[in-house]
Amino acid sequence: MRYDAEHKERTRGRVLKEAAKAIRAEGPLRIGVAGVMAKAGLTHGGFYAHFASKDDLVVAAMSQMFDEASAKFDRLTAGKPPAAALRAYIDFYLSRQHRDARETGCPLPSLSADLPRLGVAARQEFAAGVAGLTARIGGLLSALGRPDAELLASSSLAELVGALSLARSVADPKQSEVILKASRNALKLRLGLAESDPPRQARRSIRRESERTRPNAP
Amino acid sequence: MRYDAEHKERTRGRVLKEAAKAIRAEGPLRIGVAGVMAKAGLTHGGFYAHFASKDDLVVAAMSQMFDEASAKFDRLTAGKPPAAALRAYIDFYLSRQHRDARETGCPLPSLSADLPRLGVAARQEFAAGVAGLTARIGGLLSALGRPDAELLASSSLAELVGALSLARSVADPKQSEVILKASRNALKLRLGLAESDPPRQARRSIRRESERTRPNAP
DNA sequence: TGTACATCAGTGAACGCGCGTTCACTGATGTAC
DNA sequence: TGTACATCAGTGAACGCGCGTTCACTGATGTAC
Repeated sequence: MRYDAEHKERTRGRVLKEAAKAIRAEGPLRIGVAGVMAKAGLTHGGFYAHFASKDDLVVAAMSQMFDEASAKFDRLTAGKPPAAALRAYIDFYLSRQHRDARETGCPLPSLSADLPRLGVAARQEFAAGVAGLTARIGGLLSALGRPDAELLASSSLAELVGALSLARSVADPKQSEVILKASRNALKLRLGLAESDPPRQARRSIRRESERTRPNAP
Repeated sequence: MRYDAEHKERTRGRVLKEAAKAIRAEGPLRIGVAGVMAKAGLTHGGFYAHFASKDDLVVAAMSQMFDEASAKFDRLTAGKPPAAALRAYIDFYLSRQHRDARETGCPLPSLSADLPRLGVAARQEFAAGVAGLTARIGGLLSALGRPDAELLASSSLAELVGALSLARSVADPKQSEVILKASRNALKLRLGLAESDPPRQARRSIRRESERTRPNAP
């Protein structure tokens, strides 16, 4: 090897990371090989030393995105009692920040519309991602003692994904906020996490208290 | 006028209808002017007698789709008491048929991922469509006496859209069915429409009975 | 230690294709006389 | 009623651009002696 053993691997990783961002921001159809390579500091010709085709890149990048999404979930929920963990994830998922950060956000809303038209490999990768997130949410729900945890998790994930998609698509910022807030409230309510979004200035203390008094909190 | 007065208008309508189908099936990026015109029985050159650009077509086709979606809603719910109407819409929306009929289905799941990247005009059209459907669902919910009808409608629409998107994207048919069923059940439950999906052979009689005994039924 | 050689990640020009858009033209049909 | 003319929806060739992919080449670096 002319370069050290990990050199090519590191380059591939850089390309994948840029692709994962670009695909979420622009969609798998709108991104270009040349653009992604340029972002990784390379020229387009070298692309085929790392990937067999653009489709191959998309599939590999999806795996990358779901790894990031899982890591995000774990970071947000680690060390929290299940109710607080779920609340944290819902608040993150349906936040203005997440809505406006397509590049680094959850891959599900970004990809769901284009995926039915992509290949089987991409859809399997996606299916694994959906299953993974559902299981994570389901785990927290059964820790809360919900017997219907798995189905409720699927339903909750659907609402998260749908609400974020709609909030991102709508032209009017007010309408977008309403969509996010409606689903934040509805989800917390139906998962037994809170009565509703508390008023802004009271939020912090109420949350602290509800965590202290919640039965499953340690 | 060399052709009768409505001739051009009818042609435009035909193109729009084909565009509305193609866009939902393939996405606004994947469709081509030539393909749509061919489906309408024309050659691509004539396109610019009807539309200023491809983007213009997409916006106009979106309006067409939402008209179709509203008509569908009205057809499914007309003459039914609110609970039965909502149940009918949920069952339609989260059915295998709807999942597999992207061409003629609801535009929200098909377009949500691509829309943030389209122009303002398209997003305003979309926003109007979202508001329209939310209002229709909200109307039924407040007829059921829910004080939080509008917010609950937004939340429900989010779950419908998200569940259909995920069910369409996933590779495994079993997993897809589970996603649809989980949200059908969860939605009916939280909207107070039924306990859960009844077993197949009992469904018809149970539904009849629950309609008879439901307070808002005539 | 120093020099010649081999390797291969990355370069950049080129190809071919599809697609949005333009435009000169056609020919079916309504109108004027 | 019949004929010449005017209109304009629709045709189809052509253009230009972007993009995925190919390929001959480069040059930095590790290895052999």
